[in-house]
Amino acid sequence: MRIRNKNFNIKQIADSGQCFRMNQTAHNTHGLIAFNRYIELQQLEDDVIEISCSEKDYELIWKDYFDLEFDYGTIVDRLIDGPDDFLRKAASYGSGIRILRQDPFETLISFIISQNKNIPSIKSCIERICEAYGERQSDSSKGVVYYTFPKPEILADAKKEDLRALKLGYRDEYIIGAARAVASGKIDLKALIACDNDVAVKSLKSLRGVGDKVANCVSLFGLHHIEAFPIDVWMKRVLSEYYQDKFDPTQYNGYAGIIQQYMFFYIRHIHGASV
DNA sequence: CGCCAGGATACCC
DNA sequence: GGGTATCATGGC
Repeated sequence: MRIRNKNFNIKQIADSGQCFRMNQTAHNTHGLIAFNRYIELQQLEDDVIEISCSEKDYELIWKDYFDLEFDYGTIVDRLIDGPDDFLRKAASYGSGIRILRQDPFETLISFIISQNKNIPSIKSCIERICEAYGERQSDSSKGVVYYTFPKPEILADAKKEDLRALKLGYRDEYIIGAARAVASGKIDLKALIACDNDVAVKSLKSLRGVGDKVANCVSLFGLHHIEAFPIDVWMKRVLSEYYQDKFDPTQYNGYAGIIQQYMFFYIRHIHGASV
């Protein structure tokens, strides 16, 4: 079905580092695996996107997943007209980015894997985990075979050596521990959606292998706490080179995470980082 | 060979 | 509290 919406750029979202299973399949077209489904998205115009899904699935899943009822335009316009030189350029460059509402467990495991890795490497690790522990699906109409992201109970029973064989490195026991905490109910990710960001971050950091940065990514991309402000090596670069380490995220009260995504996307572009 | 990647942890002072 | 070595892996 065809969607018309502003500030909705598929390629920018796919390359924004918040999701790892959204990849270009053809000109102006990306495939996405999420919530046990596979869809393709084609950017027909700046504000027209063709999504290969039913109207029901759009209303039930994808409208929410892509945060399509939130007004990003006002934020972008305000930044472009604002006094912050770096953010003026960053918001202009990444004006089609939206903060996704991804599955919390998939986001947690994905960002545990992400530590000390580059994005292509994170993607291949996640695909290997899905092939080994997810469910095989085939979409005959699109001629695609894909694997769902494994459920917590499955990863909770994974063996350390088996994960190590998937080239996850020392993160193997972090993944098993986090999966067990979720499967047993020791940590309730859905409940954290309703909590404040700082409560969610603190709770996530109780897991081994989850520090400040990963917790903020999970809070932002998996729990949709848009005030979360993850600081990775790229963001450190921005904050020191352009703000002399004096940037105050609370000045963007409640939506610093969106500001962070414009910064992250733009600094990587400046340095010619690969997706 | 060395350095880096959407880092976290243990251990030092 | 702040600094640092170490962790496993791939790409350049």
